[in-house]
Amino acid sequence: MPRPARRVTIRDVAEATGLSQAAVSYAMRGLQVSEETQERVRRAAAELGYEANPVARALASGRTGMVGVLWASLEDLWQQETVVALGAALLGDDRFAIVLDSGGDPGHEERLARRLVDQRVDAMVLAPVDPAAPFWAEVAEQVPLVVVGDALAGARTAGEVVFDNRSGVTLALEHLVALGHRHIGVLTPTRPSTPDRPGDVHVRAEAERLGVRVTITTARHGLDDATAAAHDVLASPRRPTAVFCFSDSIAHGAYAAARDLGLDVPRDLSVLGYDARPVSRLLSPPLTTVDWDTTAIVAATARLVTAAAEGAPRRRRVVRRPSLLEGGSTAPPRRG
Amino acid sequence: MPRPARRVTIRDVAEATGLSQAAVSYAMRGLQVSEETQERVRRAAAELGYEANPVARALASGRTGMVGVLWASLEDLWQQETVVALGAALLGDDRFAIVLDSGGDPGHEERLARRLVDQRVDAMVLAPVDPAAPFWAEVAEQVPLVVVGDALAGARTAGEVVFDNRSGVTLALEHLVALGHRHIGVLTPTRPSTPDRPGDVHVRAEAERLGVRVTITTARHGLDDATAAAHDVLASPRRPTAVFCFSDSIAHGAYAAARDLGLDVPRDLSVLGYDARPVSRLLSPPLTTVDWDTTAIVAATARLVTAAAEGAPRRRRVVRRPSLLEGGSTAPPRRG
DNA sequence: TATCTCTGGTGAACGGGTTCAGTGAACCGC
DNA sequence: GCGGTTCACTGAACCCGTTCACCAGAGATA
Repeated sequence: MPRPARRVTIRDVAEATGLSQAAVSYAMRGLQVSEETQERVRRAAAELGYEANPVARALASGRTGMVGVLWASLEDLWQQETVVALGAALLGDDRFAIVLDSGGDPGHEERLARRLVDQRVDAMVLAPVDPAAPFWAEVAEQVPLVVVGDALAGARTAGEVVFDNRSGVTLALEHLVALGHRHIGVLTPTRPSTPDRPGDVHVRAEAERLGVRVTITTARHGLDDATAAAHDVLASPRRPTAVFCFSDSIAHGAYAAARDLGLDVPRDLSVLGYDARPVSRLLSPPLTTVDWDTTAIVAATARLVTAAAEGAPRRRRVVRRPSLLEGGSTAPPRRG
Repeated sequence: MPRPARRVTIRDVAEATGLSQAAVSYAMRGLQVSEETQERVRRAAAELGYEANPVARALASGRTGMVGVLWASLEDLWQQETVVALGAALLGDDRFAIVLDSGGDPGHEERLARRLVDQRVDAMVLAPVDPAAPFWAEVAEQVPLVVVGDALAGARTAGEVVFDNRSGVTLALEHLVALGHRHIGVLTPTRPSTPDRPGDVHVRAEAERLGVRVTITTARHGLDDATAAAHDVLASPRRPTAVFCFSDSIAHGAYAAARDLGLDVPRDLSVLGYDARPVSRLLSPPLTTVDWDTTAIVAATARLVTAAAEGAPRRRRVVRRPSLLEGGSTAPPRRG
């Protein structure tokens, strides 16, 4: 197909202006040379249609202008929204994002992280499946890391946007306990095979503190998978009176399962979500969910990652707290 | 922060094996040199931890391995899903995607398209706001283009995945007309200021053919915006008895507006969506919507764009047809 | 034996910027 | 009038692969 004619290079501009390549390079970036030379160069560049080749620039300067974004699972509507917003914010800082997701698989997560390192991204943003994995330390030595969600266990990061999941879990469980629930199903993307992942830890600790029984089940965010997982929980002979879902996407699955089983929400089953999605307000009843200020989180993340990519020395940490957005999907359990 | 020690380069491997750089370069790609030399080089590379620098490779070879993905609006849930799936599919072909969205703004669309060209992507995939814009011809000369949705007007593309929007519109309008609707509101992201955009054309043509009145209103995909647009339509004194929304996301806004105004769906208002989203099945009533085989569309697109990026000569065209997924959000209009 | 064709490999020229060390001129103070 | 700065700019090395032109030696052919 295309493969067009030769492109205009910096040599062409140098020749056209009678300056050295170096002078043109500096002028294009507003460095070193005098104002009038800058102006002269810019005019010539515009006339010739010159635009620096980002590949050559990356090779010479060692900075690609790319940021890697590695999320746990883009099946989740909230994660989808954040990567989209983050990509837009980074573009505003003249950076392109490479967005990847590990589909909740820690092994894949490692492969992808290393691949981004190989790709020479200037920085990486992570909402990792497994913040405790040992390879993060190694990755962090090669590229500045900004973490969103739970902090990494053993790696020196360039920035952290911690949403306080402990607070989120507390908020959720206290709400359900206050309504009178004593057995709560928890549907979470965290795999129970590695019990030390943060989400689980918070849940177990809070459940113990509050003196309630929890049954933790793994669920993926996709609607069909989440529905199946919820079916498993609700089909149990000693069914919990409430389910706390670690994403609104999973909560959607709980709604679907409840409908399939003829259970009324919230009369027969309370459902609680996480990461309020707009569409969850349209369900009947609207979903009660744990809400974060997504806009602020994305903005803070973009700031940190831009700083990190530019090699900012100091490490920044931002903590966000959640609030409970009441819908109508939770109620006291039925006597029975 | 990081900035690690010098990386292993091809020179190091050449030195370690006693071969020339060229031989190593060939060997790493399985070209030219003998089997045993390839093996020797690979072993040395693995030992030293050598991995070719993609930036240098891109500069030398002229191919970056990047694909630009430029979508009309990632506020839309369907578009979100497709970019995520497309990114994953491209990764399987060893390519990274740079995903951008123009937010429905044709001017922005042009800027972003040119920026991707400057970035030296090997190919671009588009679901454009304005397929008739003249700059596409120019862009198509610089980089192979694959179009998803409606075909470009005046540009030579390397591939097309056409969903037959004409069929989709026909399906939708015929369904509503068969139920007895004679005045249909249409909520579409296409801006009415440029009446010649494909979506509009289909709608007007079909409406005329079927002898029904349509009122076309612009709506964005975001829930709040879509709700506001639907309010405008439904607040009108001569309110349509049905609304056809050009995305499920917009249809969600119609549900919200109907609820705000105390209108029952489908008794007082029929709502029809587009691009079936799983979550739409959870609404009450489940949304009736025009369904595409998204998986097949994404797979076909990935194939075409990979071929295009590799400079495949022949132009491929894939056409997809929609089907109607009945939910329960449409019914005959009330006598009145 | 002389010539030709492969095979497997080498050397060096790219690709297109950035950046560092250095240079000539103008300007400074005394 | 002279050493010391500063300013504006130059030359060349460098980033790290890819690829093209070329070559030595082995084996085939005449």
